[in-house]
Amino acid sequence: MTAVAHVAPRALYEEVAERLRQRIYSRELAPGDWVDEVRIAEQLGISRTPLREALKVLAAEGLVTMKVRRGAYVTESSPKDLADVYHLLALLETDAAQAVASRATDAQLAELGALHADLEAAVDDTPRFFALNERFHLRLLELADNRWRLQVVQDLRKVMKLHRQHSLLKTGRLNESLAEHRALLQAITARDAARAADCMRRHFKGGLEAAS
Amino acid sequence: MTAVAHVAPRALYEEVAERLRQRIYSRELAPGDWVDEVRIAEQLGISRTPLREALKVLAAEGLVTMKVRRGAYVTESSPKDLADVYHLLALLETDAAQAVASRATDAQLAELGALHADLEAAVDDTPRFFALNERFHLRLLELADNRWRLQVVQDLRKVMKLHRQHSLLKTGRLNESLAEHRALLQAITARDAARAADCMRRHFKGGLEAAS
DNA sequence: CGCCATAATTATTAATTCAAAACCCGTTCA
DNA sequence: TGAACGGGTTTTGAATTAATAATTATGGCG
Repeated sequence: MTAVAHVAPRALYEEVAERLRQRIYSRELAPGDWVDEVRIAEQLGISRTPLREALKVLAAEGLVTMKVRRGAYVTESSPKDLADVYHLLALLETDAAQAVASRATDAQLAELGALHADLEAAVDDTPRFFALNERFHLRLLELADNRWRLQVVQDLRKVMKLHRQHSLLKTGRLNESLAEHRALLQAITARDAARAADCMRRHFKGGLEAAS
Repeated sequence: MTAVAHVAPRALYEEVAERLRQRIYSRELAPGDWVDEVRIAEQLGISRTPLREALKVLAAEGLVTMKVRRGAYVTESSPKDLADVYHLLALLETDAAQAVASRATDAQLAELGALHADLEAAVDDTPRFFALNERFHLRLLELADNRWRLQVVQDLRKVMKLHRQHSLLKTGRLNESLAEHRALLQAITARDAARAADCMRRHFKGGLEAAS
């Protein structure tokens, strides 16, 4: 049995969009760079058509900027842009924390608790910590049960990733971040929406390093 | 003199995207409808290539949903979706009002005042009122000076327009809405950020009719 | 008579081809 | 010497064509 792995029947243009995002995050395509359609297309072994569709998607996400008759350029974001996006993330995730604190079921609270426990355990494994941290935030968003907010946050995070390849966290602030998470989880578990919101706000307040 | 009007050299796919949005808002393409690429393409007198690119953009905006190997469908939004989007709009515009109240220049305040005066004058001309109302909100967003928030709000508004062709306002609530605007403007002019936020929140609170 | 399998049709997806526009560079003229 | 004009090259943009997958219809068999 050949097991054709039809698990992820994503459209090709979405696949390509993801590949492009990775290249952008890894700085293989740096901000300001022009995207050579023919070169990338043959590197990926595809034609320009799905590539151009993918570029339009990335443009809508804000990762690239289309110039008329000039093609696509990787978006350059100023420190202000970065701060603006960060402000929105704080706003939206704070709102999400509030929602979860108000409406989460016991099972969902337990799940968040488990995720946080993993996070505590990974304090010495920085890459793993970053991954788990993102996972916690993502899950919180999902539990907040507003797919539009989730979508917006994910798009904004993509833009953030443009300029700092890792997470929103500054290394070294890792322990403080963990403490803030602990407080946040406590507030949510206590179903104290106002306090949860406050914790999240504080969490974000500390998170952004002095505008690069 | 032929005056070639090179004023707006938008890309074709963007032009097409806008035409499609209009068709969707006007219910010519209703939620749930399948988008027949060949039919639309020949109606617009273009090939399917730019049309498909436009559809990808609309998909990223949430106006249509791409199904693999099934093409594009106009997004169907549940009452919950509508409420969720509205919630986000309230959150973001409240934040914007706060920002403007804190940071606007005198000239900008004057401009908002003028816009509001127009609104007061248009109380008997409902379509004009709607247009001016949208204009006021948009200008406020612009003055809040965060292009990412502006972008997000505009995208979310597009989704709202999917289900209620007009504005966010319910007819009949027009006078209350005007009063709320007046209070909001006062708070902003007084540079009272907290009160401005409060006004905006209240303004939105009244705005959403019982989930259709 | 109904159900399953297979074939044909239809529509999406992707590659190729064609056209047009912008840029680069060299040359010429003021 | 500098700027402007022009040809050639490069690259985007759009149309067409080819292939891929899914759905529906049809025919045969149980």
